[in-house]
Amino acid sequence: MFSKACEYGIKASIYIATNSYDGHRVSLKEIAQKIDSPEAFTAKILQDLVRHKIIRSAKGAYGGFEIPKNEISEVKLSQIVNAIDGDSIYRGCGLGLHVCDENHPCPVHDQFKDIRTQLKDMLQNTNLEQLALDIKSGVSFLKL
Amino acid sequence: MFSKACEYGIKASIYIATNSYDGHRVSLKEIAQKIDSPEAFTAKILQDLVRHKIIRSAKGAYGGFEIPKNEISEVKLSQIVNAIDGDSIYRGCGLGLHVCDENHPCPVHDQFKDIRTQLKDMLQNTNLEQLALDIKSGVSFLKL
DNA sequence: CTTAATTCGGATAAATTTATCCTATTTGTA
DNA sequence: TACAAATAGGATAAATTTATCCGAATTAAG
Ligand code: FES
Ligand code: FES
Repeated sequence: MFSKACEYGIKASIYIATNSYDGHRVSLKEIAQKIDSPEAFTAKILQDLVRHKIIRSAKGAYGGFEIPKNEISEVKLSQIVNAIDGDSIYRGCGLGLHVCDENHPCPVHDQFKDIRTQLKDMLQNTNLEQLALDIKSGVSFLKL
Repeated sequence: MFSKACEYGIKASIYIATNSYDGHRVSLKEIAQKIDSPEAFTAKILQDLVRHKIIRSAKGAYGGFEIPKNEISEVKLSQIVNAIDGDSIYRGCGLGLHVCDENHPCPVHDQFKDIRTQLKDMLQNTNLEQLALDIKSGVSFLKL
């Protein structure tokens, strides 16, 4: 469904959010360990999210990644997916036609449209706060 | 969403179905041209579908691919997807956890489950006959 | 000022997916 | 039987995604 990069990006963002709640920055090393992802690859993805202003980074000793407390509930999953995988999952044709268009639909267009819309709505309506709270309370997990 | 191979596989199957209705076998060359796919790569995918007994092939002059008329309405999209991409899209965790499990859910498990189920139902309830008829009547398209 | 802990960024490597090429085999027709 | 039209299948190449490595820049603390 999503690329590995996107999966890591989502999990990392959630982990950062759980810590930003308590005012803690977290390092790349810690993130990678907690979400069970390759460190250097995760670094690239985090850089990308920083460039997209979805998370913040601080260089140097005691540096790390964070999300301003008041922004946690504003970050939607859709922003993360969009930053990393682009919008093809929302807008692209399920069978790879160059455009997805009512006037030139592929054979599965009607069926697909609904699912894509559902997925889009879900990603747009899910924010990091909800997800982070479940992690904090032990209801959900980021690895294994 | 799906791999390129899977997209080609679905489109090829639909094209074969439209012709099998009229009792026409179609050659690899014709298929690739009609669905706008690389010929040799498409050959591999068709071989795979033949091995999975989703389509049939006939070697030699006047050979090609076909689907027995009475089976067209029995072939579900889910079979094709499953043969080519496997079942991870149904069963795998959206965030890549090793198992998707109610007792050890990832942060998006609940939201994802519904969409995955919808996708699964859609693929299981859509058969080649429906799709092929729309192509024949010019309602939907396999390329551009 | 020095040091250690960090992110940043470029280069490169490994793995996977996508795509091509070539030969063997099969089969209908002349 | 000879030939031409196909699929089958192995080997290889190209492209993309995933992953690693290393040096540069930044920053807090001692
Ligand atoms: S044209 Fe294929 S999903 Fe819309
Ligand atoms: S555990 Fe992630 S989708 Fe079920």
